[in-house]
Amino acid sequence: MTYSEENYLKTIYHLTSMTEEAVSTNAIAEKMDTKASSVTDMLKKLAEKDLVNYIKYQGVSLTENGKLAAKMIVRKHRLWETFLVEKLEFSWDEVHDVAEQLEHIKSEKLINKLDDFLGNPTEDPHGDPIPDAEGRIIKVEKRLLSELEKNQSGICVGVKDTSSDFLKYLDKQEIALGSQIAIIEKETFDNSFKIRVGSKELMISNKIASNLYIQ
Amino acid sequence: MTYSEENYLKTIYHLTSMTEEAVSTNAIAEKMDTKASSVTDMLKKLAEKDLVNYIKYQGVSLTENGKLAAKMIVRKHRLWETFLVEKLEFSWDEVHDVAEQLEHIKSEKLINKLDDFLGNPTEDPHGDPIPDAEGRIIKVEKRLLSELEKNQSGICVGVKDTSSDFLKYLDKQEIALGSQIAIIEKETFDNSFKIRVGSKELMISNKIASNLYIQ
DNA sequence: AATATTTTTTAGATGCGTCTAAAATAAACT
DNA sequence: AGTTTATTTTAGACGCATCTAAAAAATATT
Repeated sequence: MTYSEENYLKTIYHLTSMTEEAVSTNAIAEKMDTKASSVTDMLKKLAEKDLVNYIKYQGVSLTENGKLAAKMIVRKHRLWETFLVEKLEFSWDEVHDVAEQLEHIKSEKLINKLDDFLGNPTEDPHGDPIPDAEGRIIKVEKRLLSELEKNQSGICVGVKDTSSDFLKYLDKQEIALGSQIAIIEKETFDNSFKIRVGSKELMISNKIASNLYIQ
Repeated sequence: MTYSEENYLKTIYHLTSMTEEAVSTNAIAEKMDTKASSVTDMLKKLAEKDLVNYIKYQGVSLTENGKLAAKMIVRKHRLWETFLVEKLEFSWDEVHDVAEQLEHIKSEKLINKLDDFLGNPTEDPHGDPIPDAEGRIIKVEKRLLSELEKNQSGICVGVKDTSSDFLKYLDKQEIALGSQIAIIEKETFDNSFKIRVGSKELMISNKIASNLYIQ
């Protein structure tokens, strides 16, 4: 499988993982910052290899083969991210670009040895689940902080948005995985929140609250 | 720099590192298992970027830019090999192919952090020197085992051939970096040797002796 | 339902790296 | 020196992944 095929597969996996529905050519093009025509070309190729179910004008979804292949790429990506943070002292906002490259290294032995070296982690530094060598994922039930009501609280277990900007913001506010977060006030006007993180209180917008997973 | 450009640069570096002379198109083609015409195309491209000195029909050598770039690739390759052996329990005959991929990962931070993580090693698992972040190489004076005379001895500090076959042979004979090796007898007929490794005696061909570095 | 708009696909072109076949140059040999 | 042989380069093609522009199909609008 080429580098490019892998990237398409991964994108389709992420776009379909929430909805379960077929995803549109345009959605893929937008996500990958490419043109719809390029996407169409690739979809034909992937369909040929039985990695996607593709019907002209009807969007695309992953076959079982495709799903497994995509999971293996996600597995690699998240294991490498874990390695970068845990062993090489990268911060969680710096790992994405490097992991994007590392995820394409082809060696089953490498990734399984890395998995062992890291102690077979089940989640990456952003709280996302790491598929095991068979593609199994341990699902943890988690909610968005924005779904909590006043006086409810929980522990931050993940982030939805993993952009560098967002992660840097969290670092600045000293919000990390494992942080205890309590809703002090919910502002009905703009749906912003007053929260307590550890011993500090702060205001966060609804957008922030909608990108933090709580357990 | 593309994946392919990096591979050419690395090959030219290795071919010129011994001789200091310009290297021929054919030599590169043979080493890379490709066609001379492909090499010519690439040499033009590399010359355009001031990475090689290339004169039609006269062979090619690295510019200072090219030499530094090549060293950085070699640095990455050897650091990754060290990582695989020291941290992920790969054996020294398994690391090459994976390191060939890993050496193309683009991130200065990654490679420098990896260097630190490994304790800034100066040599890889085959005894080859690892250039530092500025391209400096610590040269260790070493000789081929085949240059020793009867009753001389030394410590194995590296291998010239790093093929899987050769390394597996060494494992089988329990010859490793650090092994004490003494010449018991030199056979003038075929230039083979009777040697002692640790407490064991064995016969080795001249080809074997010509691929072991001793200090 | 007919038309306008949006989405998607096709057709054809480009850059990269590769190849084969043929031409040009260099080296080796009478 | 002239000829043969080997090496190297050029010319032209192909596969991959991408693009633009235009055509086709689906969706939305009136």
